Amino acid sequence: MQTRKEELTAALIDYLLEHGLPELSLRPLAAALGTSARLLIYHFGSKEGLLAAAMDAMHAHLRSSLQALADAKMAAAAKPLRWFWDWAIAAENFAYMKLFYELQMMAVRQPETYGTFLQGNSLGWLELAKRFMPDDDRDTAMASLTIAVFDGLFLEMVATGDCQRTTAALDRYIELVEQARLHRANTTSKPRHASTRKQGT
Amino acid sequence: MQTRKEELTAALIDYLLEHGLPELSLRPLAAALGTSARLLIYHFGSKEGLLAAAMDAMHAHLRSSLQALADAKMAAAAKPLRWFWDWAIAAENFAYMKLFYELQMMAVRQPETYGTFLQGNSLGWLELAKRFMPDDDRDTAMASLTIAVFDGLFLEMVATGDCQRTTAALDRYIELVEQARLHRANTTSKPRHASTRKQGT
DNA sequence: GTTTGCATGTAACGAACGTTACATGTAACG
DNA sequence: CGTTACATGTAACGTTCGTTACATGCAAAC
Repeated sequence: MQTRKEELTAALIDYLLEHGLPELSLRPLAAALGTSARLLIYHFGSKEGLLAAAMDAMHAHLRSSLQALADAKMAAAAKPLRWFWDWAIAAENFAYMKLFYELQMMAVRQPETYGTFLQGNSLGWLELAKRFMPDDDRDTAMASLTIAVFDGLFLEMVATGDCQRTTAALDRYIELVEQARLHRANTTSKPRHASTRKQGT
Repeated sequence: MQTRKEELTAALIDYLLEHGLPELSLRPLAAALGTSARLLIYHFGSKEGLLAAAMDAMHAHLRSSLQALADAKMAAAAKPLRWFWDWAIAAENFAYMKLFYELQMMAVRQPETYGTFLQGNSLGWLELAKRFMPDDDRDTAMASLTIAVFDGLFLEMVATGDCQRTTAALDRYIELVEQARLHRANTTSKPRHASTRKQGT
């Protein structure tokens, strides 16, 4: 059992959550963790191995935390987007999500460096979103829009820290979607049409 | 007249648009521009001065290009968000916008390095958005949401390059907002701010 | 013709980078 | 006790970083 490596990984995650990926350097990191660059290479093999361990731990944390949320809330029947938002901006998840988005950004310009750490494709959200959407909104355009709303607001939250304004904007979006569904139910009995729809249900 | 410095700045911009900010290094840059690191420092004073010149040029380009768009489209009467989107994903602006968003990202983690180059606050879009929104939608939540939709879809466009899907999602958002306004007009006789409405979303 | 000032080339500086070689400690196991 | 395997410290490797010192070219100004 490599308790030392696991200890280091945990501390490494904390360091990354605070300092971010692009400015990561072995010696300052080692100093902060109370060890040496030598030991980091010893335990993780290389800087890339170190990043891989950190990204794995980040993904594991996000996956399990999100799964716990899904299990807890799946039974209920309203506003999954709002739960997801509340979960994402909660203190224990926010830094992880921030780091995750940072990874996505880095992967755009330096895919050979950071693309490795993107598990699955960035569209993993798409299927997740569709799974939680009401049937009559479960088309690609609506799912893409919903994800974009989440992404845009989350990044605005990251940039400004204005939780109140971003959350209010999200609620406005939810309100818009619900109004549209009600309006649709009142005026027509058929499910909606779409502009350029690849996949609807 | 420093034609040499201006030439270098133009070439520098092209290089930055392609390679991005975080991996910028003087020697590879100089090699690509057919000059030397020595000359870059000579002309721009320092790497920071070089970045400042580039960011100034980028801001100037975005500002003038956006102003041209506004002048051309202000007279018409529909869907400024859609114009803005088409403008942003147009070939001659896309890389600039991408670089601009990249700068915003970098500034979050390293404000002392990149925050300098953020002219004005990141909420500059907010006022711009409100200016173009119909009067009865001109509240902060709606403006924040609209910007988030734009940001989220643009970054999705950057990450995936899927112009069709992201544009369809934007159209869906516009449709949602218009439906909501129609619904509001039908159910209540008075809009929130009874005012002349000249533009759509 | 000499001086002045901008532009450029060569070479190096000191620092930081990821990584490695090598020796040493320590504790379990035979 | 001796071996073995993991853990750690010291020191350096070679490279790249931004930056600088110094010399030189070259055109205009005096």
